[in-house]
Amino acid sequence: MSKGLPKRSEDYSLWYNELVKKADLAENSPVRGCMVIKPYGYSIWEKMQAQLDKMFKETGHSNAYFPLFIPKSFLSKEASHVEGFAKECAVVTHYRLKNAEDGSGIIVDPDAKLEEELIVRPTSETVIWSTYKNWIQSYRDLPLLVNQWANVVRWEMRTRLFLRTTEFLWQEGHTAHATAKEAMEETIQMMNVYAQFAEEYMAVPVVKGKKTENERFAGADETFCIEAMMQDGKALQAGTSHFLGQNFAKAFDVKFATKEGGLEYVWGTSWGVSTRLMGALIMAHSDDNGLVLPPKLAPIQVVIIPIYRGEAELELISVKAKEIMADLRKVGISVKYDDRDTQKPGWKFAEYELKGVPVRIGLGPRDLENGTIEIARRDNLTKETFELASQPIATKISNLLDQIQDGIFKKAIDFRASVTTEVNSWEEFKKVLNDTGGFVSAHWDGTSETEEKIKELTKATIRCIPLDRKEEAGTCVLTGNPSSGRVYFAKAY
RNA sequence: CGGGGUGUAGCGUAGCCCGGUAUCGCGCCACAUUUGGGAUGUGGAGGUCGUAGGUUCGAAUCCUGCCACCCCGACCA
Repeated sequence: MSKGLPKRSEDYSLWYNELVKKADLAENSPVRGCMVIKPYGYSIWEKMQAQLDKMFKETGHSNAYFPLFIPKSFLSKEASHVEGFAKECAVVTHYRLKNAEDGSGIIVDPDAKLEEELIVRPTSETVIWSTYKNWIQSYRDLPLLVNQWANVVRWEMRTRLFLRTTEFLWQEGHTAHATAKEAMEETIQMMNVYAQFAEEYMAVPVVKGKKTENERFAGADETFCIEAMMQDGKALQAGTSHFLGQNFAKAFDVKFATKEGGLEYVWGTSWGVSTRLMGALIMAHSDDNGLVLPPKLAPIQVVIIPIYRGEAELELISVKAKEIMADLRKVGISVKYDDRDTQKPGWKFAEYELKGVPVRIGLGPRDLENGTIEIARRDNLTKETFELASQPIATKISNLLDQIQDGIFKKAIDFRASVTTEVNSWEEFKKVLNDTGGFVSAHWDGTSETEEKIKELTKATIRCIPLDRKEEAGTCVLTGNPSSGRVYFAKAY
């Protein structure tokens, strides 16, 4: 049993916070709302980055880097964009400090005021589109497919490790196209890339859908998203992909000469996922013993723990352990051999459970004698004694890692199914939200007023209009007005 | 930013009402015995009691401001 980790059933958010800290993923920093991502947590993020980056490149995108600062005037060029972000911007007003005359310390030098304030980017559409103006003249320059890995700052009121921090890490793709059709295809393609990543790598099932007007990105014509379900029945927006129409092209005057000799505004998209995915990963799978990581993203996939008395025994075990380690590494499995003499085996078992290492191998004198090892799975906490002669260890472990990856994905799907409910009346709607939470699939009359009203009454928002929804005549769960299909409501992070 | 709560060693805490510089556990260091699910014993180190003022002979304790964190709202990836 893990020492001091609260139970999910008792206090879910406390459990989450403690888990993030105890598993060495991240901690609060001296800077308000900003976290320190610790090496173990960062190594998971790096694995996510590596895979996403690969997928972006496979779909034709290249990485670039744009400035951290955005001149204030840029931000105001797209009206709804500035409206959406104005309330959460960090602003640089000065460029120099000096010693206070009265010796009280360092102060901002009032003489070093910037002519134009700089905004610490909350997102980069504006700097990027001002740059694209110079990069795009002709249809030959299109499509322009760029991604950037960066940090951004949004001055949020309440922050939570990974889920909502003042500064966060993300990637933002910004593309420009000759036609609306092509831009829309790009928007949907990237949503699909995100969904594939979430399901195949994070083992987190997601609903692909379209945002309602209320929930749309500031400056977008359409926002597509992937929505995940957490173990406490709350939804988490895990990634968004925006069809920007010609909004930013118009705001920054980005036109291109068409093949036919005309001059047109380009069509844009932007899409992003952030360190929030870490939050999704943690909350989707972990249990009261700690983190449960999908093998495909686990920095350490297998840990080998020797059980021994005395130096001589350790040496014998180490020979075998290193053999196994070499076999596993040969097939690309990441293995750690923890032969530290400073902790006892039981301590290590608990530690690696807390950190979510998918497979643990125990190796002791008894095993040496019998030609066996003990294999323990993190996901379901079962153990088996494996005979080394029965099949190659690398085969055994790679199959097991695959099984675990599939297993936790299926478990997450089953869980989501168990908290996804179709409702047909307002009473039912309220009851389900209160009792089980989760996704509530219901008819909605399509108006923002109704959406706002429901949010006011229940705190649930429309997470998305699922792309795969079936056309079905019905009546709005609140107003009784006609509806042509169901949408997903949920309380959300 | 509104309402509520909490800040005492790396972590978790007692003491606060009723002022006299601090309790216990975990962790840490040393040594010994231990090692198949978070070992045990003995000894030891570690604190400007969140911070800045005020009251007082004397403040962790009383008063005021500020800061941070947690919970509930509003806002959001």
